[in-house]
Amino acid sequence: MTVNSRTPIAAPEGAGRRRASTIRDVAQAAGVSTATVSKFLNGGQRFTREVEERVAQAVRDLGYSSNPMARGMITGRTGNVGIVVLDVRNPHFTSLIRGASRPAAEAELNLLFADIAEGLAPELPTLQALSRRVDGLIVSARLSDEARAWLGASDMPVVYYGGPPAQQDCSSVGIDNRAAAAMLGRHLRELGHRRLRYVGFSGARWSQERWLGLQQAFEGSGAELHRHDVNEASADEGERIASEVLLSADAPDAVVAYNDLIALGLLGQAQALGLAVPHDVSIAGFDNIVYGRYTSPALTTVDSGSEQTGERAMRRLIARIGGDPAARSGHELIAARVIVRGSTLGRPAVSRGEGRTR
Amino acid sequence: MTVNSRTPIAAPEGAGRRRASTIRDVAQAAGVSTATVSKFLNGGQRFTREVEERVAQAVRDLGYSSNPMARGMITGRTGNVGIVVLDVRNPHFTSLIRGASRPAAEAELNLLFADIAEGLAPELPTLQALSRRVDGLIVSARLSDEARAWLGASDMPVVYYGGPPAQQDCSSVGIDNRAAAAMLGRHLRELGHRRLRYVGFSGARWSQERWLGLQQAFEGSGAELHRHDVNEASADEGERIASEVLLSADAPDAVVAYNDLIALGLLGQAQALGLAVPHDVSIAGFDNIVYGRYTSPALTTVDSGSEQTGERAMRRLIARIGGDPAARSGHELIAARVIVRGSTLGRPAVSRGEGRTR
DNA sequence: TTGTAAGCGTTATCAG
DNA sequence: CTGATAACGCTTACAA
Repeated sequence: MTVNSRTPIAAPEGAGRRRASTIRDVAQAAGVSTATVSKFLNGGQRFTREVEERVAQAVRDLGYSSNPMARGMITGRTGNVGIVVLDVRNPHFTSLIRGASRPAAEAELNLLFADIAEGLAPELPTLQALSRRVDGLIVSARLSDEARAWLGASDMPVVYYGGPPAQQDCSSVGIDNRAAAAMLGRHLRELGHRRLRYVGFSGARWSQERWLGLQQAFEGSGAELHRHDVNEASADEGERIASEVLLSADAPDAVVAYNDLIALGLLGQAQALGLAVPHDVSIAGFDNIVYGRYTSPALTTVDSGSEQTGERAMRRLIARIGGDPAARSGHELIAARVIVRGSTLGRPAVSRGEGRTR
Repeated sequence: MTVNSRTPIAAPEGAGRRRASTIRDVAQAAGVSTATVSKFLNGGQRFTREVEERVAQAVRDLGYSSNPMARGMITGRTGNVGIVVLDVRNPHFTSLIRGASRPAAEAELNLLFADIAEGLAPELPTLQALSRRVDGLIVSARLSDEARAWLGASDMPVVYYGGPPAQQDCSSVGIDNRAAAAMLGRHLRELGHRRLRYVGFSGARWSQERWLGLQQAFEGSGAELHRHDVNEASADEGERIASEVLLSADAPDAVVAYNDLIALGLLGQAQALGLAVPHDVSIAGFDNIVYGRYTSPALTTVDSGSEQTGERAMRRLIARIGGDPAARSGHELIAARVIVRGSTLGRPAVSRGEGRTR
């Protein structure tokens, strides 16, 4: 039945890898031209009932599906979108991926994933390799200047997540880190905290924003704010720095971490060091990773809308790929909110009379 | 400089998307043929110093990198490998991905990722779509029979993770679930537990294996073993079923969950219900997700070598893609080990004198 | 409504 | 050593 008229240059007939059937096989089986098959399959173009039936039948019989590479060569579309995260093991990023997955699947786009955590893969080369295989990219606004510059110069559709990348005309999705930190700061201020530590991660641009927000919340309160810094936004690092943060001469009554992973490490170690949380010290983080619910006390945090961020970013990217000019730039703000749990508690009133709403 | 001699059929000269430079541009700029450029770039073939220099220069000047789709069309390689997980948000799977990432990056393979969690994407269609875009696949041995059958019939290189898929000649990597559960069971038996509950997840084939291992460990101990089942291997489900498991008439003195997520939910809810863990009841899970360290008490679990599994699976797949016949089938066993933490504790000796090693 | 044929950017074959 | 040139499987003018 399915005989190729062209002499196949290397057709392992009986043995070996059976060649997947091509559009030509279908055309031949249906007794039509390849153009007809292609149009029937792609464009909504109609044909005589008989032709349509024969083609459909042939497609079914041969289990035909088009070769994405061949198709991509001429359409210029790969059918893939890339998503670059800074650490797959951070639940914040997995939620982001989860959020991006659904709209991608709906648009029949495949997810080409890359993790550029510490020693895993160099940022720029990874990006460059990816960009040849995707129609668009969702990347962290925390990418290096070098990487962002390169992306800006290319004409690859890109959506940044995490916040608006510094001074650049592009498309982005994320929370207002400063405002979010200020919200958390106000919560702590209302609780009566006055000796604060911020355990930042200067590897992340938002760390500075969050620090500023925190300071802002305590302006005029007479509170002391100190700052630490870890080398990696991980629980291990939170553990490592815990004693330095918690046991110093002027011990803090509240500690805010750059993210929940660090906070988790601090929380665990605080208890190991004999401190009662939140009685001796309040601890809070950022991102609202689900595991913050399972510590005791449960972790107070700021929900940064990880999953929603992923979803919005993907929708934006899809619009952008589709040529929607509105999606070319602009920041889409995701609403953050403080999630108060057991790890933060009021101090025995030090100086009252400063009722702040919320 | 870079002028095309062929009349470009649709070359948006000044405005619009600038066309990425092709091998033809390079050849022209270097004054050689495309074949020469290709051989210089791919095969280790040598040329006169002059030619090599001119080509290298042209490549640099034009920032040329080959079009993966065009290349793929003729080599038959996509340069991608697919990895299919059952839920990105489960740290077990993210560790698996992390483990697979490094060898993939080393082999310059991109990771095409798919999450087939509950309502996200239908299994078989996802697999079929993926398989046209990858050179090989790493998938869960928990895929449906239908999906596994389809994969078996295709000639796609596949490595299964999680354990050997039922009755099939294929390549796989994972722990021995029965033996691992038996190890955990022996730990609990030695602690003196005699009223056990297993919270399984019948959606996973290993759940049954683990149940059998548990039973095996308690053979002849006179212990009572009961079994529950959740609809999803998640912390939420663990919480939901907690009261049913923990508050029944003959309350258990130890509960083993199918995985750590369920265990986390059980642990949290147990405490909410006023039970002291491990004093009133011991709780243990599977997978050794990192967040089990941050609960209090910390969670006893079985390390299933998630990251190592991912790494070994990827190495196997790469070998398999490279045509290594040894990698075509066979199971690679990953060693599991019990991680004893605070959530399991000995009962006040009920019936002693059964010293079991380890 | 259908078919013909020209490419898309590579690599591989085979001459020179 | 180097260069023509024929594929790879598909879409899309352009014809019929």
